[in-house]
Amino acid sequence: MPETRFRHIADRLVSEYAELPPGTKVAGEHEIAERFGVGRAAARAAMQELQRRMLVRRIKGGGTYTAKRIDYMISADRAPSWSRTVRDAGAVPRSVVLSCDPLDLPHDVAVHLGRAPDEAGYRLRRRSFTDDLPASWGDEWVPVDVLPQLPTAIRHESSLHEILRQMAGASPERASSRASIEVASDEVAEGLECATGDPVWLVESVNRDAASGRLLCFTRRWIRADAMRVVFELGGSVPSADAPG
Amino acid sequence: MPETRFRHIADRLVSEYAELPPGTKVAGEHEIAERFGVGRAAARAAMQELQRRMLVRRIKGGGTYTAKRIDYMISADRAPSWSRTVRDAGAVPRSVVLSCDPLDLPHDVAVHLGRAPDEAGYRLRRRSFTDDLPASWGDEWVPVDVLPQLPTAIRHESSLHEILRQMAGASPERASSRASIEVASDEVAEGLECATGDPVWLVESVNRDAASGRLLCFTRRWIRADAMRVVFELGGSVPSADAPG
DNA sequence: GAGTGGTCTAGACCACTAC
DNA sequence: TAGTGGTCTAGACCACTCC
Repeated sequence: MPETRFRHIADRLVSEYAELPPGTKVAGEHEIAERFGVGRAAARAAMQELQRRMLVRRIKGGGTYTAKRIDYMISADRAPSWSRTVRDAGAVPRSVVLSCDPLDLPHDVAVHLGRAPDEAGYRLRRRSFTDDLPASWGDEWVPVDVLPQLPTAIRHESSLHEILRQMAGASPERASSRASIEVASDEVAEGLECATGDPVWLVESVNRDAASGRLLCFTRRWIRADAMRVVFELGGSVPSADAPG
Repeated sequence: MPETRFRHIADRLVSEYAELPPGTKVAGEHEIAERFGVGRAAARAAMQELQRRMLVRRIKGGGTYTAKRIDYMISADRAPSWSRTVRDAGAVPRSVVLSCDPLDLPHDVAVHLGRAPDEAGYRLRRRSFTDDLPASWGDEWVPVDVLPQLPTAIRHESSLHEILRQMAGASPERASSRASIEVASDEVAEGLECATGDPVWLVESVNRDAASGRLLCFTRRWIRADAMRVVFELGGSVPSADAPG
């Protein structure tokens, strides 16, 4: 293990920042360079190391802040709801509707929902936050006949899960889901307010009504890897080490 | 979108490298700096951008080479076998046994396997390759009574999946599995021959015999994110856009 | 306007790899 | 031994955010 300057600085800062609550503003590059008596390149390398380890969030012109990753659990027996999932992890969820347009279902979406291409649907585009930090961005596709009143309903209740329960009388559950790590394109980076090329999750899910099996919606959502630690569980929850049985 | 120098260089190189077969050696930092008439910092930023996008692999003192990510599919209906999974993705798998020691099952492993702590087991530690590039590293835990002859068998056949089939008469399948993205510790980085702090997958799985349901082994495996694009599927394969039906 | 992170120059030395 | 990527200095200008 090389004993480089920036690595030494990074390790120091890791232990210092570990005791700070998430969201605390910390020293900037210039200050770190001065404090440790190094050039800005070394100080910058140290800060970028912390960012790579997802321990801080850096905002151009704004500063550097301690960060916390939230667990986003995906499994067959958990509700397919952003609010529920985030709340279960101990954070505060929030969603903002960017658009809700009537559009024909694209080919790939129609396939996922077992519909004919060009059937009428709604594309609900939202940005979601954990503790008021942007964490997720993406589309929800709902066939019009599943929920004709979606555009008006979404103005009063931001949880699609709740709307489906209350207005469509459905109990949404995951029919299938697929997750992978990708690299943020320009469009995704803009939606997530991160940099192009940052690591992001792509989660695609099809939800159905638990009682009837009817397919309800298709979700294509990007999630910032520095905001959420997506954990995908197959075949029931794997018991964790500190919760035996 | 900012029109920075390094971004312009990176975009140029992306389109140039796209036509090269994986593993091709490409120009180094110094050469890029000269070619585009920029300082080394700009050239370096461009190369690091390509590395972040997982398009190249860089080896200290060795050079920069074009890279390719292999799909590693995990779902209930796929065989829990490294060789099979890699071969299915069109690459050549290889595994090297680092150690195979008789050890008491640690607490957490015993819990996963439904055993009492401190029962006798084997810890099989291996490094695995795709197209001769290090891609995975981790442990397989097998209770001794499942496969007493494992240490000798693994000397002749590198696939644990095959050994379980042939010598234990079992048909291994995934009982449960759990995947997340983590940041490489020093130990993991050494096992994967990557840098500390690089993004890596952690995949933990419990495998059972399809016929009897008997739990066979527990796997804790780290996978380089730049080598494999892990895709996790829940509730059956989600049909892809170009394979409707 | 002050401070921040992002970009960039023109050098330098080093450890490492390949030959 | 030549070339590579990794680290580092001591400056600089910029766009951006916060106040």
